[in-house]
Amino acid sequence: MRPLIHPSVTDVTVEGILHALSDPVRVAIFADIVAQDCTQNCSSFSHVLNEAIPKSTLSQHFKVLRESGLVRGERRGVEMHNVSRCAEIDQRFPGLIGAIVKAHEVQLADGKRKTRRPVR
Amino acid sequence: MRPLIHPSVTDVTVEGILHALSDPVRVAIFADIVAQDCTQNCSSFSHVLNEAIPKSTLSQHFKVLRESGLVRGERRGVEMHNVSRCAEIDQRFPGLIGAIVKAHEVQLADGKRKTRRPVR
DNA sequence: TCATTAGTTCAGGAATGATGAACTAATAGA
DNA sequence: TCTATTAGTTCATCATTCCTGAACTAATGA
Repeated sequence: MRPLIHPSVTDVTVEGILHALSDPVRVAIFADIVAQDCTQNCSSFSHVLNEAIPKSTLSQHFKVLRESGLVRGERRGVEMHNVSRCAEIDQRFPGLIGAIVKAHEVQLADGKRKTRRPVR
Repeated sequence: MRPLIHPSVTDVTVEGILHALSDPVRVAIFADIVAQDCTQNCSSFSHVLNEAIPKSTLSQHFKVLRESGLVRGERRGVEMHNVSRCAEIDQRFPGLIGAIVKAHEVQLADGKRKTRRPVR
């Protein structure tokens, strides 16, 4: 198995972050990781937004989050634990993550659906 | 030709906005529309980021910006003019657009490339 | 050593995205 | 009123990306 990839903060791109968080499942996961500041393993997200997520899919989602620089994954025995890299990113792009997470909360509170695009 | 679609602010989703702005060409266009607060027609963007964009592609990009709620398009004679909907969106998701546009500026200043994902 | 648990990788089919060619819509000039 | 021009859209096709089951790896415990 190849080692996990974590870009340095300077290689993090806005586009990468926005793309990573433009998926309803991934924002939900990320928001959760940010909220609970203790690390989380992957399987704790096997149900997100009242939907079962296959573990291969979950694995890809985490890969996107890691490689966009949003999250750091660390193997702890059998499990993988994930920590947000908010602090680092916030230095480079002040307020970005905060605004996105907050907007996501607003949307959840409004009871909006989980599709990426608006209703046609 | 079918009429342009503009979602009401309440139908705008965070995911939709992030998706729309996760494309280097679209953020560049949007940042420009926001910066110059006068309306802009589409063809003024036929060259973005030192690259020629085919007009069908450009048309699709504007469609994405419109349907995500970021921009309002209005036909003025032969041309189409585009205005940002920042004010509206800012009421629902305070600070979101501002943080994204600002982050984009930081990245431009750092001379980062225009790919969506980080370098592997 | 074998079983279990957690996650990754791969391969395919499904869904999205890009773009040339053909189209529509508005206007200006003859 | 035609015809030409300019601006943008739509469609069809191909390319890329995304999702997911199946097979795999890696760490641990019995």
